Amino acid sequence: MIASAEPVVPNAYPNNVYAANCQCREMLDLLASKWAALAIGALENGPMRFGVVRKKLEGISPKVLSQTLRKLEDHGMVDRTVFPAVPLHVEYSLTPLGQSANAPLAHLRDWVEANTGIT
Amino acid sequence: MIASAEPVVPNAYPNNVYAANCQCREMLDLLASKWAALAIGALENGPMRFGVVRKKLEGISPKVLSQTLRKLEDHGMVDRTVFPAVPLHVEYSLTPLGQSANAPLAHLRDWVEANTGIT
DNA sequence: GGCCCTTAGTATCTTTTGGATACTATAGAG
DNA sequence: CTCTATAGTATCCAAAAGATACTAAGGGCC
Repeated sequence: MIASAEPVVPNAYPNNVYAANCQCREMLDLLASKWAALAIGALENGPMRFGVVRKKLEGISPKVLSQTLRKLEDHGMVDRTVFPAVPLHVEYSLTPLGQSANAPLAHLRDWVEANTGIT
Repeated sequence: MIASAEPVVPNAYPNNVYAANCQCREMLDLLASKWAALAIGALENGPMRFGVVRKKLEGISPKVLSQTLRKLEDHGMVDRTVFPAVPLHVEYSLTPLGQSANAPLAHLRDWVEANTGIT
């Protein structure tokens, strides 16, 4: 039996959300936000146009929705597809990563719906 | 067979996170935030003092931690216990509701750690 | 007595984000 | 030439986050 200096499987997840300088803090900040959690949920059943997302996420302003979707796109959660027609047609959809992220977010949304106002 | 005018089980969860005027929006806003998700996670293994939580949540300022814990307390997620000693000793712990909320938040924290920087 | 130590915050100021609302580009229909 | 629709942007104000300094309370030390 030979002992290796380095572990064979060094560390499954080197990321630690509690560490200040961890890259994953940015990811947590992205997903742990009201509008991101709702926007990803809105797209869970397929592509949706900007205006339809806006109506589903009652109360969101166009500026904030635009910023939210762009940040999600920048982090690879959402795809943006432009159909050059008039009036302009733009569809947003979840990437595989976004669909994966939707799982824990769906749990959170469900928990909130199930546990609000049950005094 | 008699048809009832009202359904026997009207609606398991009348809450809808997408609705602007739903009470649960406030709950979502509370939990879907970086510091709340981390603060609840910090307490998942038992009571912890202010200073210890502050060290665990690397980079949080005392003002923001204080605000975060107070909001969680106001919403019944966290209990605050003062031990009148010198120097002052204050312990924070999860309520049963807070422990319940920790489940979906733990999924989210785990997802973030597992899916950041895996390119 | 005067000074330092610790804990758990608060006070203050600056920067960033969120939110409300008005406005723009595009082109086809009437 | 105006009206409509879509997908945003521009602008301005309010709210929240963040950095840092400061405070209260009492016991130990010299």
